[in-house]
Amino acid sequence: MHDGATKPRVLLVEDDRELAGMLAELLADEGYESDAAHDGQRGLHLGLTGRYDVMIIDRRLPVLDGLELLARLRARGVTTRVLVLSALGELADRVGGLDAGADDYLVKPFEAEELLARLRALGRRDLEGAESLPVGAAALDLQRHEVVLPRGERITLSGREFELLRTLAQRPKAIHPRASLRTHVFADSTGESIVDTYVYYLRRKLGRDVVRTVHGLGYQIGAV
Amino acid sequence: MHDGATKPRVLLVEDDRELAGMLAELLADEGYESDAAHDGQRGLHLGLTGRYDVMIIDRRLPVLDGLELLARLRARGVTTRVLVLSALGELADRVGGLDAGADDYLVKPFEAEELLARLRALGRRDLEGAESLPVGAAALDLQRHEVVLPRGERITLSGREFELLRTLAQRPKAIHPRASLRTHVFADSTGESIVDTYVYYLRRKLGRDVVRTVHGLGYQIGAV
DNA sequence: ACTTCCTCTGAGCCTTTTCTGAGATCTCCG
DNA sequence: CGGAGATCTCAGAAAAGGCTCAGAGGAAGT
Repeated sequence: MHDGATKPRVLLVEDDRELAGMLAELLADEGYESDAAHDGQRGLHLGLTGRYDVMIIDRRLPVLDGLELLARLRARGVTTRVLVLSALGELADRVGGLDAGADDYLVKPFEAEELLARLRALGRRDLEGAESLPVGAAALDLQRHEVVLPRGERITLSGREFELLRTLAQRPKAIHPRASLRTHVFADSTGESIVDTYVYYLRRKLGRDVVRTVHGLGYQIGAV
Repeated sequence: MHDGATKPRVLLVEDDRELAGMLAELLADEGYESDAAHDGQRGLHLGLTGRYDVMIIDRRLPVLDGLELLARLRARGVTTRVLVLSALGELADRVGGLDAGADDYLVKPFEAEELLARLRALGRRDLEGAESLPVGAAALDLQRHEVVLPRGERITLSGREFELLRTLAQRPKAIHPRASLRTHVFADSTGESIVDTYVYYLRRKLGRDVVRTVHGLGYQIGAV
């Protein structure tokens, strides 16, 4: 997700406009770039199509409840870290929220500082300014858009090739469905086979084994 | 890390022996395997040499303070998720703990259920949702549609093969009638013998013993 | 304007999966 | 033991999914 060059991106789903506005301001001050949704439906759409480093989701939302939204995102393969905000602070609520797939659960009213600290904790792995990602035996240089082979040889990738490989490398061993790669790396209007073509380009440059096809499911790197 | 076939491993660093004992018991009941350390020095040693899926570290520790322990682990490249436990619950303490590298911060006294839920949330991040169902001595990886044999070998299943095995694995030891499998896994219009064929495919890939035939009734896995 | 590289499309070919059906084999029970 | 019905095995056709690549159009540099 976050590559160190751009601001970390946050999706904020909160129906209380006043609170949402305050949070957006707070996030902006801290150097985040945020998109806001005021109901679950809109949150789902943004969550599925946008690229975010972390999401803040209010539990009580119009149209589509926060936990339901979370469940749908998870069901569609979205693994972005999610912090759930809620006025419901009972033990069962907290446990239920976490088990629904939230990575953290913060009860309202909360202190801005704690929210920010928890966001930092959630984003840390991605934000940690990693300069390169492992890709099998090779490494992907995030600054130079190059793959460094074990022997030291460098292969330059084009923009799309790089975005695709980075997306795959961000979650090695995970299976990335074509549809998800297509919306994350390419424009929505592109043809169905664009991902295939770029996988083909990567394989031609880097060798057939870098990207594994999982028939009917998607692509994967770093498999055992 | 944790591969789904074995128990997740937890390092518990807590000087209060009574609490440590209770937690160890709680963790064992939940299916974790835990090592315990009662001071920071010992925790550092275990943390550096052992392989853990998650660590629980008390903030106030003899010999080496919890946050100092955490800092040293991080400095040595240990990226394991850490949950910090602390009696210090002030905002500044929580923020300080999280910013010291903790992935979560839970204030004492806490409820066992919440600790467990937060542990699950932490574990989930690295598991990348590597949920699996037991299939005899092997496991069915629900994300990758693969069967993981005890020795670690992975066998990929086609879509129908996977659906059939998952249906069987969802209720091990139950006898699944052909008709029910046929309607659950295949289209209604398929021929009568489609289930037999796919059972045959599974046996060919995984060995004759994975699926047992109960003559006249149906199929069954996980029998004694 | 020319060159070069990048992006995207789409068509044809190849591979895997799904399903059918038919013969071989097994199991149960009279 | 023998036969009816159940189950197993497997080859091959059809469909779905994936791969390869040539070429058109566009962007960026010279």
